[in-house]
Amino acid sequence: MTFGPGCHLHLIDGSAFIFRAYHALPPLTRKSDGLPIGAVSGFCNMLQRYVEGNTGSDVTHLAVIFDKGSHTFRNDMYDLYKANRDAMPEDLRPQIPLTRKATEAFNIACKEQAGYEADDIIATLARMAREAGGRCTIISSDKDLMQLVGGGVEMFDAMKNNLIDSEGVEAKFGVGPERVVDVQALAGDSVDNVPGAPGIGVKTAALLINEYGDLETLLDRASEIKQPKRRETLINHREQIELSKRLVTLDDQTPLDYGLDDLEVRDPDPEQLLAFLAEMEFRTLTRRIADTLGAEAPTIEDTPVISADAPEAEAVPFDAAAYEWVKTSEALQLWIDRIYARGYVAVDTETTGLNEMIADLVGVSLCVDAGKACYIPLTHKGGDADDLFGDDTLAEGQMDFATCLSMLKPMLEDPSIVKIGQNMKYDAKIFANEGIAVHPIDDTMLMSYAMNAGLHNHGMDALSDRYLSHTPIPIKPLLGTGKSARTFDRVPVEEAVPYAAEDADITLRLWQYFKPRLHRSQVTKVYETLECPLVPVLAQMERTGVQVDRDTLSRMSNAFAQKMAGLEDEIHKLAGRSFNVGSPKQLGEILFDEMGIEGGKKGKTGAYATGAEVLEDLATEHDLPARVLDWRQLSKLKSTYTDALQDHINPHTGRVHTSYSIAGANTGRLASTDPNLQNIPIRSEEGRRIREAFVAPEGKVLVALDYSQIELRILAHMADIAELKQAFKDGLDIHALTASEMFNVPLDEMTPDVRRQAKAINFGVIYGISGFGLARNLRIPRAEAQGFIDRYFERFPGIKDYMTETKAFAKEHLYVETLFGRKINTPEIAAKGPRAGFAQRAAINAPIQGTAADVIRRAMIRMPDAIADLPAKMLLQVHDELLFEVDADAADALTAVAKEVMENAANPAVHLDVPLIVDAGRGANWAEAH
DNA sequence: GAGTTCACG
DNA sequence: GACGTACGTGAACTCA
Repeated sequence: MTFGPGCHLHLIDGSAFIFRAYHALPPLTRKSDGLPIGAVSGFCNMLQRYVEGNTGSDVTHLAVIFDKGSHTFRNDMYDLYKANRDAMPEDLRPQIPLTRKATEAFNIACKEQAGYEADDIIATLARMAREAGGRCTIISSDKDLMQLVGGGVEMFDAMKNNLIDSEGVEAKFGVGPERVVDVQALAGDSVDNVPGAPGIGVKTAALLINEYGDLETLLDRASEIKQPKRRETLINHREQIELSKRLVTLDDQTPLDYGLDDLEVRDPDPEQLLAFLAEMEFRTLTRRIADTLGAEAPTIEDTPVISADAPEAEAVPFDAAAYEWVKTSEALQLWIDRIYARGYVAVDTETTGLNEMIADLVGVSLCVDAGKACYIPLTHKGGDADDLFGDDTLAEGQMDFATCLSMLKPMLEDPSIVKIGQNMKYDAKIFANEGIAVHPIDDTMLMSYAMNAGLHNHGMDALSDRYLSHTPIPIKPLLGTGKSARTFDRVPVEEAVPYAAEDADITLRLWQYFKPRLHRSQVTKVYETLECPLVPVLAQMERTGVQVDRDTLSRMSNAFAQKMAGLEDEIHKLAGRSFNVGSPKQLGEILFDEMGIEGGKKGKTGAYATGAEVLEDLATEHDLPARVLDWRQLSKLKSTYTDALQDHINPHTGRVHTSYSIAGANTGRLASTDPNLQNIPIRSEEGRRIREAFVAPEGKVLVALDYSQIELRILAHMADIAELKQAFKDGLDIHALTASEMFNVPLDEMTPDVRRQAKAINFGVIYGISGFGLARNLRIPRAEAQGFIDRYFERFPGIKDYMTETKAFAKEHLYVETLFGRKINTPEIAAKGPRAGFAQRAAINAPIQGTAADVIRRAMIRMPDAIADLPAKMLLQVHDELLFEVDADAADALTAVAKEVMENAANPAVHLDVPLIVDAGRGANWAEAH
């Protein structure tokens, strides 16, 4: 039927339905896997009620209109548009795509358009209906849609069962529909963050508009207004008011690739609808709709709840032969279509190496259904693999590189498609090299980390073995080892396809397994606020890198080599023969067997211990161990830092690019690898000079900001120690205060030595103090150390309580938690013997170290937006420190902004009873910045 | 590849 | 009563 006079179009505001449904219902979850489905259930019920209520009515055309993504042309106009909207609740997000599926299951047209709000599409369709001479009813009560009423267009509030026509609009706004935008422009809207005119509400706005006719006239004649305040407001805020009008005016010219005729009412297909409802496990609704349609209700199994830690066999077996080799753009397009139909895709990249800054993209794998995956080879080399000179011609059956990426790019960047990866930071960086910003993402490694930190590592092989009972195809045989090793682009495509596609398949299956379990483990918030958002931030920092001066390092290496050679001669003379100074075994034999020094202790492997502590004790009596200590320090500095760092300078960027592992440390800390830039020397004067090689480019400076005593502050808060909290509020020297309290020394009579001992105790407390450990650290008798600890607990009984309670919590739950809800599993807490001690101390430390890690993560996640307008880059994180590079003249501004972000990073999720204080430094290099 | 040592917070 | 012990990391080196 062609849409025209006599036709009646109904447009349902999908988002309104979803939010109503979400808030009206308790947080229901699907029984079989815990997927949240409360909003979907409510949505389906509302659709069903709507359909029942309109059977036999004059509706001829029907569509449900949804918002797509959150960025629209209005954000380009005004970046604060809808900026004060709360983030979508975490248990609602996964339900959004399901509401689309629900609409389709009801066989109702389901429409959305990137860059436009649902309201714009509604405006456009309503205009088209009006122009065609038909009627249109908008099922919504959103006041923003009231401007559309009139000329055959009406609104219907499905909840209140109440029709809104021109008179209804006038009752609400005091003006007719055609002047609604003028009133809204003046009154503004706090919900959408439309500024409007300050101090003018709907009442006043309507009064003014009715007096002057329309907004433009009003603004032109604003000077005639008698009330001085109103007059000033309108004159001073003219621009803002005009912007507001543009924001509230709906765009009824949205480009649509369909017409009204495509929205004709269709009967639902009982089979399709009931299948969907059964899949959602809506028992009542399935039965009710089956009755209405006169069909048989499918049975919904009462699936038993699967225990989270029991590996379950997946229904679909792994079949390498089923994986597809994508050779053409037609084949790829089919995959992209499939991805859009689903709303998510597992992605994996194959490259020529593990270093994302150097590695080249070789191919991409995709998977949307367990067992159905593909590999798109792009730069595999053909020819004879044994040919020493290589053959750089491309292998057969590969798509053009640029064509493939230009097809993938819109999908990878589409806000409505979730890209699932295992360690997505790696793949995101590879794609970033090709100018593709992958977003949004899910990461199975991070899901596992959020749930299982402390239980096992989170590499794909381990996860697949454990949760899918499947051992992935090993990469080793493909790449070879040693001399015969080759990069992935030299692997024949026939061999690459099963390996590469399987990785995407496994990733998708892991995602299907983990996703519902996140909710059950109560770590969705941690995953969504502390893990995922960190991925792009770290990717950016890693890609930026830090400038390191090769000459400085090289000069230091030479100096160290000379000194070491001198020391080595001396050591050999003292020993009476030459030996490998770098061999602890040989050194032990020299010291304790040949030289006959007493007190050599052998460890469990039968070797003498020659660690720094042992040598330091011997150094008071002998020269040789003292020289060895000096030699070892230089050797460490040279091999680990001045030599190795030079090899890490990227030839293209001239900078050093570390890689942060997000899921490495159980406590939530990051770990830096290849190279580790979190252990650059600072404690010794000689080592500290290595930091002089970390420099700012010409015209810029490095700014270092570090949290002062963050772990002690967190302990004071968590254990609720009034004296410590007050001391931090008063900005006192916390170690001196501890010493004063413990040893009854007034603060103004404090000696450095007493303070040093108190400092050691404070640190010990964070680590799960023991008499033995403190004794060793302070080099005092064990009994004396125990006496200190006893006195400390007497003075701060809250600390002892905290430790006891934390241990008890760990024993009961087998995990401990940070203030932000991060879980750290402590399975060893139940162990007997010495391992119990380890586990207990780790359990005491983890919430403190982990909370500090969460705090700086939050700061880092907020930082890119906070410094977006400054000529500054965040370069490195060292647990409680962030290092920035900034134009010299913007260093003050950067310091102020970054400090603010860091000091307030806990808010608003957690209110700390102690202030967080950040110290700042700057300079031409990292040594000066401290 | 395990064990030892040592750099950092 | 004896046992071993500060918490969390990564990298380089030796030696089997």
